Amino acid sequence: MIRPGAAFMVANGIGRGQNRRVSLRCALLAQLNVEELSGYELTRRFAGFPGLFWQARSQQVYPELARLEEQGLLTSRVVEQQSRPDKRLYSITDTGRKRLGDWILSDSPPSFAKDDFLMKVWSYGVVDPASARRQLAVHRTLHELRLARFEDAAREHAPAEVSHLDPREFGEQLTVQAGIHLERSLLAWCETADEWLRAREDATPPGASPEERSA
Amino acid sequence: MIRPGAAFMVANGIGRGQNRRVSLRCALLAQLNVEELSGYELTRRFAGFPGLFWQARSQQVYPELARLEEQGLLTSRVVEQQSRPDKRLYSITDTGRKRLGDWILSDSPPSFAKDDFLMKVWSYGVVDPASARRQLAVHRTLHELRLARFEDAAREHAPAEVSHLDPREFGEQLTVQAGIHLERSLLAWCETADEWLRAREDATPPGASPEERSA
DNA sequence: GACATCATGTAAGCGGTTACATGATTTC
DNA sequence: GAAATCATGTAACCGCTTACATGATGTC
Repeated sequence: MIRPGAAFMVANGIGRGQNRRVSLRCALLAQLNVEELSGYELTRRFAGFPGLFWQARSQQVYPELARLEEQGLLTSRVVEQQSRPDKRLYSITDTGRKRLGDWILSDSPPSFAKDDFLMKVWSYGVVDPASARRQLAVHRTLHELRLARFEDAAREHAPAEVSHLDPREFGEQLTVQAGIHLERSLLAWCETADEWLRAREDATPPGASPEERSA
Repeated sequence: MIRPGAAFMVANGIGRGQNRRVSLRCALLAQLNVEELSGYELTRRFAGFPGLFWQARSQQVYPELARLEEQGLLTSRVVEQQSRPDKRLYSITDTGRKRLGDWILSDSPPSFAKDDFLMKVWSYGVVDPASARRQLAVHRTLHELRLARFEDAAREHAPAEVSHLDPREFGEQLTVQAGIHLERSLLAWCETADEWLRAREDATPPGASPEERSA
């Protein structure tokens, strides 16, 4: 029996089918497609590289690498080191490369559906404007930091020569550009938001309660 | 014993402590702070309202509402309807309003850490540029649709009068503005990405393999 | 000796998705 | 009578986080 109902859920692109473990798996394959890496190094990149729009901690990375090897998408070898603990380097197999290629060109609706901070902003009408402005200022500096990191990563690449970048840097620079666009737009929004709050601050008597009730 | 190690994880703002069930809970409180609503209506809004930067399905909403009532942050009453099934309307309590106020002004580092599509773009150097451009075109139309919905929601609100908006609309319009800024920046990025790919297309022999290996 | 980096995990629990279930009413 | 909306859930599972564990090597 086919179940009816709730067509509005389907109509608006909700982040459905986003995962199914696919994305982490492919984020790992994508990086190992370029070079041989250890779980530790992959974790480090997830944590620190701007332009890598995914993240995972070591507790997730190591088991996933093992699973990918078991499935034949990766192979690994142990490298013995002096002055450091030994490590296991993973590299992609032909099967893995095939899987990666399929994934890259598969459908993927845009994300950005959930945002803690913007959910708070949604209630900025019912809190003290001055407090909101203070929170907004902190938020802006965090975005400024992010923008600076993206711009650092973009430096030394004249846009005229992008077609001659090697495969790895080409994609990386594209995502860095996305980061720059995003951060700049959010900083611009911070400006207008601050203006709106300032106007509201002026319109509200200074002694008003920090928690106004809804009209 | 204090555990050392991995300071780089802490240095770069990783989406830690983002949840702890707090955000869904407060997204519900925020909406019930404005008006009395049913679980069904809340679910509908999560699915369809631009400017509401959170989402949850009915399966998550109903149990969470029950939990919030149990904790005294909400109360509910059953409304009998003819021509429709009865429904339960929830409203916020003073305790709930207090909790909400605390949450709104609490810290929240920016999100946007994971993105399926941009993770694919990261590998755009190793796939056929023409295929990538096709995927990008689809992606762009989705963002155009989103932008249109945000702009619809923003219409009829002259920016000059924002300070006189009622509390609910003030916050909502702020988030709608954020959506507009975001979507426009992503559309602008799509333009440059398409240019980069076109340049790469011209630089690559047309008969090249759809899956180039990394140099 | 305290702390940091390098390197690799296990176990429990939470937030969220997928699949499934129920039933009344309205519209074509 | 088929399909859609309105209305409210339960059960299983997955992805991810939190907490914890281990141990070698290098640095102040």
